[in-house]
Amino acid sequence: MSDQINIQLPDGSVREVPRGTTPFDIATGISPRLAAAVVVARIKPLHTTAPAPAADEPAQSEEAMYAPEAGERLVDLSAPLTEDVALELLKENDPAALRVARHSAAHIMATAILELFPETKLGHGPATDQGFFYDVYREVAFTESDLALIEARMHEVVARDEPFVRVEETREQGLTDYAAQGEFMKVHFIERFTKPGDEISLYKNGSFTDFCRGPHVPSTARVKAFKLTSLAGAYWLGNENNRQLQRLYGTAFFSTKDLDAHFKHLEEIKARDHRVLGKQLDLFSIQEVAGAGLIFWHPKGGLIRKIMEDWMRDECVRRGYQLVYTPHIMRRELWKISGHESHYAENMYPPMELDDAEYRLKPMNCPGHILIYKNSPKSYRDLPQRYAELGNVYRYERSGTMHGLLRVRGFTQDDAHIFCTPQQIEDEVVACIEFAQSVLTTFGFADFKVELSTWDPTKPGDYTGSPENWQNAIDSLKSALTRKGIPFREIPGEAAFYGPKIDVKLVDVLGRLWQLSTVQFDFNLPARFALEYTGEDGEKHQPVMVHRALFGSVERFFGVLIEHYAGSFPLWLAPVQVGLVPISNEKHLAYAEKVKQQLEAAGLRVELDASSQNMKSKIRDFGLQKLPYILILGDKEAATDSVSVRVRAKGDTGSMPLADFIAKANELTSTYAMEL
RNA sequence: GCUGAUGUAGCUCAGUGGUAGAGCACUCCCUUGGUAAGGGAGAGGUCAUGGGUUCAAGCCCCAUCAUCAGCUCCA
Repeated sequence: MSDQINIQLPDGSVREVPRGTTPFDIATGISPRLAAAVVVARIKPLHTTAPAPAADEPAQSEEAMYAPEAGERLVDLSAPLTEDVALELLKENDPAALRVARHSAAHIMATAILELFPETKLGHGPATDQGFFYDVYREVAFTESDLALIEARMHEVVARDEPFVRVEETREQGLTDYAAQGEFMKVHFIERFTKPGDEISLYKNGSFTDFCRGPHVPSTARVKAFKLTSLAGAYWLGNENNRQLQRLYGTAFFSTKDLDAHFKHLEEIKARDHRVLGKQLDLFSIQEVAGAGLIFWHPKGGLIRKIMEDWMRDECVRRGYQLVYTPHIMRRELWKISGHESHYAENMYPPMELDDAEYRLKPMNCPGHILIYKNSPKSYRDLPQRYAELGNVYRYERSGTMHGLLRVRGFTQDDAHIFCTPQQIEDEVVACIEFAQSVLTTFGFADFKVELSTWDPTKPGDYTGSPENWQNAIDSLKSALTRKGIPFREIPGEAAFYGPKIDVKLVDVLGRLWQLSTVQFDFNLPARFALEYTGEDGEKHQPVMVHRALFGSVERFFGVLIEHYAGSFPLWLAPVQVGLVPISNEKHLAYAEKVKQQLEAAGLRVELDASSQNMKSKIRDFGLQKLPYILILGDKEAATDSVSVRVRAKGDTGSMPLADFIAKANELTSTYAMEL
């Protein structure tokens, strides 16, 4: 074994250095400025065959926090290098370096907490996409003023410029020490993530020591800008039957400039929050007196809903669906047959006792559609049967889970159920996928992700339906996706007990994912309701049933639309498309009325501001309502039958003949155009 | 459901035990205008709800409801 090792730098050059040289030594050798700027190092052994771990996966899971790593990995600048590696020195502009700094910030927070509240027991403290947190346990709950104290103490810890030092010791020693301190969570993590005989790593800064895989920034002083943001409950090991910990959240950056930019970004997200815009644009409300999670659609929101629903119904009809309507309450007996009574009762509103029987509000539309199917004998010649309904369902979501339009107790599914023969499955699934794509592109979403949830074939007992059926269904879903050339991620074991499914997750302008469309097989309900059809062979067969929702819920889709467009809806969706501003009510109101009539006759949605405000105020008000077009009407326009067009986000674009404006607006509306 | 916070005028918010406030919106009056706020006056509140403490409660205490941030859940 040579005492020299080779270090390959990103430019391809190789340096031969003594074994035990640290990344910091190498940075210093390159330039003092680099040494000052570098935060952490990434190494990749040059001669290993060990599979590289998924380096892009954020180290959020407990596994990733503590499990020893092989292959490409981040190490402390002070870590002695012991083999030939490719070395990258990460500076503050590297996202991976920021994650490391945030994890170090969590240690700094833990340092401050223990200094102020030594009785606190520590859980774990990872970096997240937004910052970091630490889960802790303390008999007495922390308050917001404690948070301020902790933050102030953190500044002291940072000012002390304490180096983060990695120490290794035996697992047994670590367990003994932590057990003696009553650190039950640390004991658990060591037991879970290390094996007897392992060395475990600890990181010390000042008097604080934490079981941690690392790496860390060189010193507490490198965490320059941070802020504690909130305090929340979290269950130990994520299980609500366990005791509740307190999770202290914060965020950290390398500069106050970045920190400020982060909070500014949060402001922007809030400004496009559908709950905020729903109020500002008077789209919908939730009324305390009526109950949580129940949506009131105001006139402008209602108009958008009508457009969404009309589009959806027309498309359904065009694509061979039949529209049906089913009751909102049905006898309890039906829910017993469907199995909801035994599997879903927690989420259902309780029964209403009436003279003849007990009734329950429907949480799903499926049983209703099944009853329609069952109402008359079906032949293979009748299949597929595709029943579609914008069905209102009610689910008793636990308090604390409601969220604006995105998680509610009463909502409208654009629900359809397809009953078909096994041979027809694939074509039906392909048609569903095409339909889903059409929804997304029409409503302006370019990006989406598809997930295929399949079963765990090693546990057939957890699922209903035969293995052959499962395999057949999974194959159909796969080949349908493949036929459409849609990339997808397969998630084994994620399927419901009654069938595999395809989920479409939509990516909004902020890059967030929203689960909307779903295409879901069901082996359970056809059996429970003994559905059948007569085959070519004259025998009875059980049809295949597919649940399918594309908006998912009209409420949720609307919420996502509001945020996606930040309330600036494309012309075809805008509840008010054109605002009319007469320069002088006295002189120009008559012309404005005339323009209004002509626009309305052309099918446009128009609002005329005839109030006594001045012109600028009227423009401002319409602007705040995010109207696509504001038409300014004065002497010049009246004389030439034209309009002065102010386009949303563009401003004054000059005047054009009224007829041209109408033609343009109608063109944009009929093509579902995004731009104005 | 759990932890923490919040709830005051239509909206956004101020008000730390002693006569309920501001800006915007609304109504009226003046202003009649060229591309995002002209001026003045007025009206508007069971301070979430129900209890309690106190000579006195928007403010302190308890419960309930709702909202927010998380957790958990979302076959």
